[in-house]
Parts: sequence; C-alpha cells; structure tokens
Amino acid sequence: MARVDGGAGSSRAATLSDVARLAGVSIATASKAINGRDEVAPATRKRVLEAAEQISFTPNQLARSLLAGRTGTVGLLTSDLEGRFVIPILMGAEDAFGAGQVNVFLCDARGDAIREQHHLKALLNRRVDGIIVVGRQTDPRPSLGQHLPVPVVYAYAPSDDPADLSITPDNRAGGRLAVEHLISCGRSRIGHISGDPAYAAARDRLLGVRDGLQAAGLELVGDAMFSIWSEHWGRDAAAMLLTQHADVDGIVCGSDQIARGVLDTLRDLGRRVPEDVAVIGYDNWEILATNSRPELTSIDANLQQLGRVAAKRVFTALDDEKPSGTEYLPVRLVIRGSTIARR
Amino acid sequence: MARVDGGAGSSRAATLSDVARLAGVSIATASKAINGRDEVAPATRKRVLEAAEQISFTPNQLARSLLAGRTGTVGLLTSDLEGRFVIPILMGAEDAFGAGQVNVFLCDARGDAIREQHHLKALLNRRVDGIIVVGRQTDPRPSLGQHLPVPVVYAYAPSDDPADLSITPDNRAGGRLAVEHLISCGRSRIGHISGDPAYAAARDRLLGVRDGLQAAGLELVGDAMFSIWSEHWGRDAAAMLLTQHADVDGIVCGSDQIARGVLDTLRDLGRRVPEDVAVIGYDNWEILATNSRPELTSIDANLQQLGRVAAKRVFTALDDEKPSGTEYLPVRLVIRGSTIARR
DNA sequence: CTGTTAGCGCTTTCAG
DNA sequence: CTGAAAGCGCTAACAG
Repeated sequence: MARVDGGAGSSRAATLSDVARLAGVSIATASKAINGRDEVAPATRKRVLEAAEQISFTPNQLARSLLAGRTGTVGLLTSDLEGRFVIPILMGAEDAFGAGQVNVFLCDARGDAIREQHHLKALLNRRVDGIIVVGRQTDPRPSLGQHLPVPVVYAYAPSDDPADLSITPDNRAGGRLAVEHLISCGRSRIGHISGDPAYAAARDRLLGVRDGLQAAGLELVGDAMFSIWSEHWGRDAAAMLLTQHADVDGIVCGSDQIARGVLDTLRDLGRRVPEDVAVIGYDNWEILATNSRPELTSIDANLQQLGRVAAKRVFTALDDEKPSGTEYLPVRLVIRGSTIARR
Repeated sequence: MARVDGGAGSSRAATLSDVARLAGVSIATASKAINGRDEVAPATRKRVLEAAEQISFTPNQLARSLLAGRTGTVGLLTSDLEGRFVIPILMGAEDAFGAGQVNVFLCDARGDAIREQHHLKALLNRRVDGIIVVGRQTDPRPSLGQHLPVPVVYAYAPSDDPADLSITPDNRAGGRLAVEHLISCGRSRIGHISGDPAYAAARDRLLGVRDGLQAAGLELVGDAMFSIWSEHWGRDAAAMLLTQHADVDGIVCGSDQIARGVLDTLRDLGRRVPEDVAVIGYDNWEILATNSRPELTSIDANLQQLGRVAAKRVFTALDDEKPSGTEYLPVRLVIRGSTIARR
C-alpha cells in the first residue's frame, strides 16, 4: 500500500539519526549540539544545526519524556460545561508554566463521576506531571483520593478532603468588598438578592455582606433573598424587595445575572441607577456586566490568577513537600456605572 | 537526596517488568496478557492481571506511542479567548473520538501569530495525530501551511487556502432560516440589525436574509444596519429603525446580544414582543437567550456537531486521502417566546 | 503457549 | 571534543 504523502516531501518525520547522518557525526554528538550543551566544537554544532534545519528536524518529545520521566504536560479535569471558569484558569496555567514549556490536556467530565474516572486514568496513562481539577461551584467536591502518583490541585471548587490542596476565591471577602463599596458610595439601606442557597458561594457571600454591614453598624434591609441564579429571579426579587422596602438605596447581588434582572426592574419602576439605588453584581462576567444599562459594577474572582497559582502549586508540589488545605484568593472590585454615575 | 513520597506507597510508577516479575512471567507475556491478546493461557492471564492490579500498574502511553507512531492526542489551537466556540467544539471532538481514546491539548494563542507558531511547534513536537484550528470569527484566517506532517482541520474560522479543509457554519442558510421563520409567523415588514460589517458572519447572514425575503417576494424594511456586536448598538439601532419605519413587525438580529438590546428598546417604546414585533437572535447563546423578556428565538450553529465533524475529518485524513475545501454545516432554529407567544 | 530479541527516538554516562 | 553503548517502557516478530 502506497503511503499517501502530505506533499511535504519526507514521508516520515526526521529523526536525530537522520540529522547525525547528514551532518556526519554520531547521534550522541548531534543530540548535544541540538540541546546546546557546551561539550561540542562550534564548527560541529553549526554543521548539526544546519542539517537539522535542512530536514526540518523536530525532537520527538515522547522519546525525551520517556527518558526524562517528566512530560511537561498537565491535565485540566473539569466539569465546567460553559467554560466560563475553566478558560481563564487554563490561560493562567499556560502563563505560569511559561510559554510553550508545558501543554495542557483539557478533559470535560460533564459532571459525570464515571467519565471523570475515565479521564483521570487516561491522564495518568499519558504521564501528565500534574492535574488541576476545576469545578464550577465553590462547594467542596469529592477528592480524587490521596493515592495518585502526581500532584493534584483543586481550583475554584475545593476538595472535600483537607489533605488535598485547594485554591478557591474568597467569596466571603467578596461579599464584604461589595457592601463596603456601596457604603462608601453613601448607601445605608442595603438589600441582598442572591441565587441558590444550596451553593456555598451564595452563603459565603452573604456572610461577607453581613461582615461589612456589621462593621459599619448597619443591618441588612429585609431578609437576604435566595432562589436561583437567573435574571428572571433578579427581576422578581427586586420587585418584591422594592415593594416591601421602598427606601432601599443599595443592592448587593449574588451574580451578574441577578444584577441584570434587578436593573431591569428598577428601570421598570422608574428608579434611577445609581442615583436612587446602587447595584453591584458578582463574577464580572464581561458580556453581562458591560452591556447593561448602566454598566454593572461587579466583583471579579481573578480566575486567571487562580489558574496561575494552581499551576504554580502543581509545580512546587513536584519538587518540594506537598502543601495542603484550602487557599483563599483575594477578589477584586470592578467599578462601573451601576454604583457611581458617569460624569 | 530522599525522594519525598506522596504517601501512596510505591515511590515510582509500576512498570510492565514489575508486573512480569511479580507474576513470574516474561515481559512479553505480561504485555500480551494485559492487552487481551489471545495467545495467552487463561491461568497465566489471570495471574498477570492480578499482579497488575496489586501494584496498580498502568501502561505508559508514552512508550506505547513511541512504538506505535500514533499518540492518540489531538491539538486544539484556538484564539477564542472567551471559550464560547471552543468549548462545544472540544466536547464534540471528545465525543467523536470516543470516550478516553483520544485526549485533546488545548492551546490558546490569544490572537497572537507568534504564540500560535510556538504552540504549533510544541504540538508537533509532542507528536499529536492531528490539529484542529478554532477561530472566533467565520472570516478566513491564515493557513498554517501545507507542509505539516499531520492533518489539520479548520473549525469555525475557515482557512484562506482552499487546499486546506475547513468546517464552518452556514451563516447564509442561517440568515435565510431566520427570515423564513419570521415570515411563517406572519411577518412581512422585516428589518435587519447586525454587527460589525467587517465580519463575514454579518455579511453572510445578510445575504441569507435577502435570499429569504426575495423568495417570499418581500423586501427589507429600511437598510440593513451595521455597527458593532453589542447590546448598546442593538438598543440604539432599534430606536432608529422604529423611528423611521414604525410599521416594522419583525427584526432579524445579527447576534443574541444585539437582539437583547432590541428587546430593551421595544419594551421602552411600548411595543409588545412578539405580538407587535417579532425578534430573532443569532448564536443561541443560552445565557442571553433564555434570560430575556421574552426569551429569545435564535439560530444555533450546532457547534458541538461542528466539533464532531472536525474531529472525524482529522481521523479520516489520517487514513485516507485528505479532502479539502470548505464544508458548510447546517444551522438550527431554536424557537422561544420572542417570535411565538407562550400560551 | 511462552520467552528471547530487537527497536521506537532520544539522552546520558563513560571511554577514547 | 566525539562516539559507542546502555536504557527509558513497551510491543512485535520469531523461535522454542
């Protein structure tokens, strides 16, 4: 059977021995020349590099990895269907590892434990140097266990086993930051509309909101309102809140989606934002935050930095002792027109 | 230097020779037993498998790949920062390849050609079996060239070289589908508000809209309106359109974002949707389409299927002759409340 | 049925 | 400075 050739010329990728033959040196010398070892005569190196160039030799990483015992690959195991969290984390990881030094296998388990095990096994078979597990909630998730041959770091969703290392955004600090911002904008009648109370994110953010209020000697206006993470709920909840507490002048929302809904209702009711009521969202999901009327102030979880940190931890765990516990990363306030009017 | 052990027990991953020794057979026999070859006595196989289980042996894919010349990995090279297109495509690819058979390296070039070359080289060094290039627009993008040792398929953004194989959604058909749906809803005064005219997507969808109108003997109300892909523009454009053509009863939007803006303005002006004006979006971006008032009918590009097809093409290109040209994939209408009122 | 041998492509001692 | 040889972990002939 004739090998169909891509038209590139060589029917097979060039190997080091091809280079060596062409340069008239041994394989060992070719290897040293190409890897920039200094035990090679300059003239020889030049000859080897030219030969390599000529047949467009690229070193086979598989062979290198097999020998080195390290592959320079990391597995990113996720259940984040939307990619909302996983993409910035992936980018942060790429950054931390340094351009092109490390490549990332992205596996989507789709919330299925079986599939997750499947992917985990595949990653281990491919001898990844480490694994980052990315969840889509900040609720603790089942640990992959302690008996894995490579370091594992849990990002966004922490592991339920304190023996694991987890990196997660500090939602409580975020809630506090949000309310402090409203207070600094001169608000004192502050309500809180959030999402599904089954989420740790919802509960933690509320704790932070209460922290901030208490520190200022304030109390929440009405009860914290929970239901689901949607614009629809944001609209309905805002209507309820405004009916019962017409004097509200600030609303901390549990997500940008909810905040968008809240903005809709405020507009329907003729309340000006931010003059009458200031609104702050959570997540800083650009597509939502920058397109609303007015644009939405929000809390950003610094996911890209989270990815960087997770990646760094994977690497330090390769060398040093493995740290454990949950690390809470600071969040960031992004101010837009929903809390401070444009001039 | 003492090797810090994760606590798992063995300080080194078990190899086939460990298994063979424990089972009291040769390495070759162990290999055959584990790979389910039938030239092994049942008793021997049992012994080997138990030994493997006992020391939790997992075959080293690197070694296998080195020998086989195929790695069972594919590179996904993207510039889709948001992950909006790349994630469904990744999922489709995983599906097509079969669970766990193939793993995907995801590389984000961030729109930088240098970084793209860097990643490309890294992928080739790792001996991926194929590459899928995912763009974030449907405009043709520069080809990676014909001189690559592995098959390359361009997904979403086609290559500018017809010698490459590209898979892209059929935007023209989508525009037509959208307008046909409005017509079938009884609309005849139809306007079009789209995004950046520098995008092929904007132009192609308009062509489709005109196709559909012409087939029904209709003409576009006013000029097609172009600017940018944002809600803000959608709001402004709708206001302009309604001012100049108060009798519009249907609006085809170039994106869901624009459609969201259009809905806002219609509500502000007191027009009922869909009774007075029916609105259809494009992309079926769930977060936008399912949270609007009313929910948004939209055109879905079937990105997951696009990923499946791209993956399949990579594989067939491995064996057979490599096809080329641009393949347009059908799109799908998703009907919600913005064109047909809920009962 | 089982074991021996060779070798995938590369790096690394260690003699010359 | 250069090259021969060993070997990373595995599979594929081929004898036995």
